[in-house]
Amino acid sequence: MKNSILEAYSTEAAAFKALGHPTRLFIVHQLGKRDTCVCELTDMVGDDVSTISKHLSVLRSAGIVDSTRKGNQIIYRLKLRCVLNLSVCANFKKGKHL
Amino acid sequence: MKNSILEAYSTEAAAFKALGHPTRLFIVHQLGKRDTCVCELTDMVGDDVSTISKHLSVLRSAGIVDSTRKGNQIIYRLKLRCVLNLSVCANFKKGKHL
DNA sequence: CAACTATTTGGCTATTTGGTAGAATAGTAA
DNA sequence: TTACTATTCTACCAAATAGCCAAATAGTTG
Repeated sequence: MKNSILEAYSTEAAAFKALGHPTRLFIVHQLGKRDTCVCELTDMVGDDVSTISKHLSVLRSAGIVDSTRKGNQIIYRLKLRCVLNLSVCANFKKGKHL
Repeated sequence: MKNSILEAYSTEAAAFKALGHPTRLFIVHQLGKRDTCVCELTDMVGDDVSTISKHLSVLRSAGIVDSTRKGNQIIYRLKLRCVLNLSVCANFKKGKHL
């Protein structure tokens, strides 16, 4: 029984898990506006570059973002754009429980 | 800059984080069908009762479920029902990218 | 009361995560 | 080539997580 639960929900759970960090959620929303390089995301967040790079690799592993090289910098793109819709529901703390 | 990111996204991220585990995601979907006691959830999942109880407390802390006592058992309820809509998007691995 | 059931909590271990610093890699430009 | 910039990768550490067992708690029933 437990195995079938893992089969059915592990992929979906992995996507939620990847979104389950404030920095990564910010990155997703920023990429929702426009494709952005690592350096710019680093400036906006204020963490170490290596930390941002790790967060990006988590998002990439979950299939949420992908990237292309442009000159000497890597441009990240929101591949799974539907995750932007999820934020509507998650505003529940502001009194918008659906 | 980083502080404002945490302010804006930490609550939302916490909700995603709570959903970011296969067992908890299963529990959420089960509670979406009907209110369920811990014992029944434990039978369905197959983990130790204490493990299920801890998953439930994670979901409760995130504001996703709540509970009431009925006799000697605790009935859990899906409080934040809008999370059920999130699964539509998260089916992306089955080729339904929105 | 004692015995029983259901659930939570505390303790423990193993694993994962988030963060940093520094080395390694890839491209640009002199 | 060398120097430079941008990014990733490799330890490494502290903290958090997941799992189980056992003890504690809450209610029911005899």
